[in-house]
Amino acid sequence: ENIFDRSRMAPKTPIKSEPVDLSKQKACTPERNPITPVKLVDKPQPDPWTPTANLKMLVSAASPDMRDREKKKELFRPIENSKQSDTLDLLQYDMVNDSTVDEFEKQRPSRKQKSLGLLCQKFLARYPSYPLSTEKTTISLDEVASILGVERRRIYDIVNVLESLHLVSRVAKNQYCWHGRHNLSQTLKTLQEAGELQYGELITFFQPKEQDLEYKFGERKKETIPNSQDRPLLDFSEPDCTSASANSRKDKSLRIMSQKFVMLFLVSKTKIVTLDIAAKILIEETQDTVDHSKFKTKVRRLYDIANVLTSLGLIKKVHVTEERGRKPAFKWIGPVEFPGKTGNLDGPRGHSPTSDPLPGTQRGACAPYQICATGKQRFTRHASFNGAQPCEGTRRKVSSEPSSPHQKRQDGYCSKMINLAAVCRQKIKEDTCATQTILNSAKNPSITSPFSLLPLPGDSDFCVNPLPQAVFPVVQTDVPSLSLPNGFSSQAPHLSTPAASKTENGKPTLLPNQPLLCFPSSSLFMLCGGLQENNLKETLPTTADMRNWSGESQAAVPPAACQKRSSHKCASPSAPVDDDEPAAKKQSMKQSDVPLSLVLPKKPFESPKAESTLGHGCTSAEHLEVFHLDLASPATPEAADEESPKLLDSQGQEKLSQKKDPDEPSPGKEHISKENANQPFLPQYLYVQPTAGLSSFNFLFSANQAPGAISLAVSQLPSLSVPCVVVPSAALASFPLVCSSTITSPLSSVPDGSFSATASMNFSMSGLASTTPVFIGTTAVVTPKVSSTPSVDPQQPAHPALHLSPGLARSCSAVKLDSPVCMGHPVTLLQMQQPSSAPLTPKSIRPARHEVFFKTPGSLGDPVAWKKNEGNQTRNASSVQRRLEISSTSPD
DNA sequence: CGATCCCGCCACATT
DNA sequence: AATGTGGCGGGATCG
Repeated sequence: ENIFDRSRMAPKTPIKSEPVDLSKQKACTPERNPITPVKLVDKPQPDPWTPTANLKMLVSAASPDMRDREKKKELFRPIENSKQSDTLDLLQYDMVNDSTVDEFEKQRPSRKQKSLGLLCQKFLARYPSYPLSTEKTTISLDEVASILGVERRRIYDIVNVLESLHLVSRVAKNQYCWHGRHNLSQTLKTLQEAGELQYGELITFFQPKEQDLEYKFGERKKETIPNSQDRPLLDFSEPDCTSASANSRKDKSLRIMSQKFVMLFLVSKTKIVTLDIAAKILIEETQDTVDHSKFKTKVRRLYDIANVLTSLGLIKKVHVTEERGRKPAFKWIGPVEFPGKTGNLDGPRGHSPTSDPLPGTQRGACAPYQICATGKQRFTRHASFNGAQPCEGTRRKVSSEPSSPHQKRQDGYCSKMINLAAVCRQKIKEDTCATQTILNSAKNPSITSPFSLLPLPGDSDFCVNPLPQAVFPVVQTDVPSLSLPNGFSSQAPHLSTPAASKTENGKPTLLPNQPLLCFPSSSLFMLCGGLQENNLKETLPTTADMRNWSGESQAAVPPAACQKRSSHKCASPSAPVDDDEPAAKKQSMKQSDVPLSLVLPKKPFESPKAESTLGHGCTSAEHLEVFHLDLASPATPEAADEESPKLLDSQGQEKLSQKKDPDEPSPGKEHISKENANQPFLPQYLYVQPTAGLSSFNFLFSANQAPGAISLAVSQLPSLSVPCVVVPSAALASFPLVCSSTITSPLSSVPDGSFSATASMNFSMSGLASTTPVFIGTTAVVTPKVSSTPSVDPQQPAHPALHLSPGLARSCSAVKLDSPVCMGHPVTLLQMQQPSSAPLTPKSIRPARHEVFFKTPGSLGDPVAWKKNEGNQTRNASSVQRRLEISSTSPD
C-alpha cells in the first residue's frame, strides 16, 4: 500500500531521506510555493484520476459519501487535478496495475488512505528536502489543507511534529516556513544530547523489557498540574516576538512529545522504543497518575507522531516480543551519528554558508545549525531544550507581559527527573509504592515548575514575578540539606533559617539556611547534584547552542519572562556558584563508583559507597548534564569558566567551609580525569534503596550537590556519606512540599552549614499526588559579597533573574532576590509519583542496571565533547565537573 | 479483540 | 467575537 501511495505522492522527491536529491530539490523548489499548483511534481493526488475514473464514478454513485468526498477534493484542488492528471496518470498506471483492487480502495477511502502518515507524505512531497537557502518556502496551512483535501486540524498534527524537528517553523498565523532537512541532523543531535541528559541511559533499560510495568500508577491522582512539566525541548517560538508568550497553552504537547519521543530513540541503544514505554515516560512527566485513559490518550498521540516520523523516514514500525507478547514498537532508522556540530546536515549542499535554513529572519546570528536560530527572533523561538518551565502556561497569563516571549520553555527538568525516576522505576519495578524523587541540584531552576506544584496560594503569579531573580543559582552544588518534612513543612515556608539537618534517619533537620525539601511520601528520590551549569554552558557549543538558545532567549526575554529559566542565568551572575561542590565532588568522584550508578541495594545505607562518603553516590554526570543542559543554557555559561569557578570558590568555599576546591582549574585534577572535564555538571546520584528500614525512602542524591549540602548531610548522615537523606516516607507524606530556602539569609547567616549559597532545591513532584508536593526552595543566597564575581555575564543580562521557588519567593519575598547576588543553585527534586508504574523492588534493582541507568561519566563526556566549543578548555577545567567525573571511567 | 488512529468537538489562545 | 490552535477521546477500522 505504502508503495502505492508513495509512488503517487512522491514521485518527485523521494521522501525519505536522502539528501541526495538536491538536484531534484531544485527542481522542486519552484514548487515550493504553496500557491502554485504543484503540478510539476504532482503531488500525489489521491485519486488516480484517469485510470480509475470510471470506477470512481461508479463508486461514488454507490456511496454518497464518497461522492462528497470527491467533490471536496475537487473543490480543493480543482486545478491541480486537472493538470496533474496527466502526469499522474503515468504514475498511477503503474500503480494501478499493480493492484487492481487498489482502485477500489482508493476510491473508497479506506482509512489507510486517509492516514496521517500518508497525508504527511503528501505534505512532504510538496517541499524539497533540502531547499535552497535562498528560497524560503512558506506554507499556508489553509492552502495545504485544501490541497491535500483534509481538514486543517490534520495539518496541525503534521506541522507540529515537523516543527519539533525544525523542519518547519511557524512564521505567523497560519503560516509556516519550510526549512527542509538541512538542520535535521543538528536538531537530532541536539535532541540526542538533551535526551541523554534527560533520559540518559535509562532507556536502555526499558527497551525491551520493562514493559511489564503497567502503569498503574498510583492511585493518586491528581492531575493537577497539568502542564507543569512540559517543556519544549526545543522550541521555537514564533517569529514574532510579540507573541512570544504565546506558547503557552499546554505548550504544544504534541511538539514536546514529539521531541521527547525522538529523544528516546536517540538515547536508546537499541533504537527501538515501544509505545507503551514511551507513553509511560512521557506521561509521567506530565502527570502522574496515569490513568489508564491517559495512557491511552498518550499512546494515541504517539501514533500520530509516529506516523509523521515514519513518513520522514526516521522510524519504522516493528514489534518487540517480550514476555508478555509482542508489543508495538518503533525503530529508529534515521541517522544516528551526527556530525559535529552543526552544520552539516545531511545533505547536500548543506546549506551553504549563506543559506540559512532558517526562515529568515535573522540569519546571521544563528548558525545554520542552530535550530533555534531559525527563529526569527531569538527570543521567540529558540529552543530550549532544557528546561522549560512547566508552569508557564497557566501562569503566563498572569505575568502577562506582552513582551516576554518566552516564558514557556523552561520547564523542564523536572519532568526529566521525573522521567528518570519513572524509568527507573520501571526498571526497577518493584515496589509499588515507592516513588522516586530526584533532585537536581542545580539546574533547572526553571524546571521545576514548581510553582505549579506549589500549593502556594499565590502561585499564579508565581514565580515569575517574584522570583525572577533567581534564586537558583544553579550551581551545582547546592543542595544542602534536605530537610524533611515533618516538622518542617510548616516551617519550611518560612524557613529560611533553620537549617535543619537531617539526621540520618530521616530525620531531617533543618539546616540552616538550607532550604527544605519535603518529600512526599514517595519512596524514592533521586537527588542530583548540581551541575554546574557553568561549565556546561560554556562548554558546549553545540549543545551550547541549545542552551544558548534558551539562554539567549532568556536573555532576550525580559527577565520576568524568563523567570524560571532565568534563574539559571541568574545564578551565574551572581555567583553563586559556589556550590559546587568542591569537596563533595571530589569525594564523589573518588568514589568512583559508578558514576551515576545507583546504589541500590538493599542495604542502602550501608552501602559503602555511599559512605564512602564521598559523595559518591554516584556521580554521574550525565544526569546532571541533563539538567545542566537545561540549566546550562540559561545559566551560566557565561559565567565562563573562570567565573564560575571563582564564584564557586569564593562563595562557596568561603562560605562553605568545606569547599575544597574551589578551584579547579586544573583540569586534570584528580578525579577529573574522565572525560568530562568539560562537562559541567555531573550529576551524581545516590540512590538509596529503600530496603529494609528505609523502605520508605529512596533518594538519589547527587553527589555533586553542593558541597555544603553534602557536608551537612554527611555529617549527619552517618551511613550515607552521600548527601542523601532519608526521610521516612511517612513523615514526608504529610507534607506535600516544602520549600525552604534560605534565600534570604544570605550566606552570612549561615555560611557554613548551609551551603553556601544556595542551594536551592526544587522538587517537583509532579507526580505526587496531589499537587502539593513540591518544591523547594532554595536559596540562594548570595551574598553581596560575592559580588566579586558577580560579574555579570555579558550575556546574561544582568539580571540574575532567577527563579526562586515560588514558595521561597514568597516566603522570602522579602528576600533579596533582587539583590544582585542571587545565587543559588537550585536543586531540583523530582518526585515521581508514579506509583503506579512500577514500583520498585529492591530486588530488582541491581547494580548493573544501575549503571545502565546512569551513565557513566564517560558517557557523559561524550556529550560534552560534542559541545565543542571553544572554550572548552576552561570549561573542562571546571573543577567541579572533573570531580564529578571521577567516578566513572572516562569514556574513552 | 486488540491495535490503530480518524474525526471532529471543544477549550484555550490570539487577533 | 471571530478565528486560529491543538488537546483529547469516542468510536470506527484494521489485522
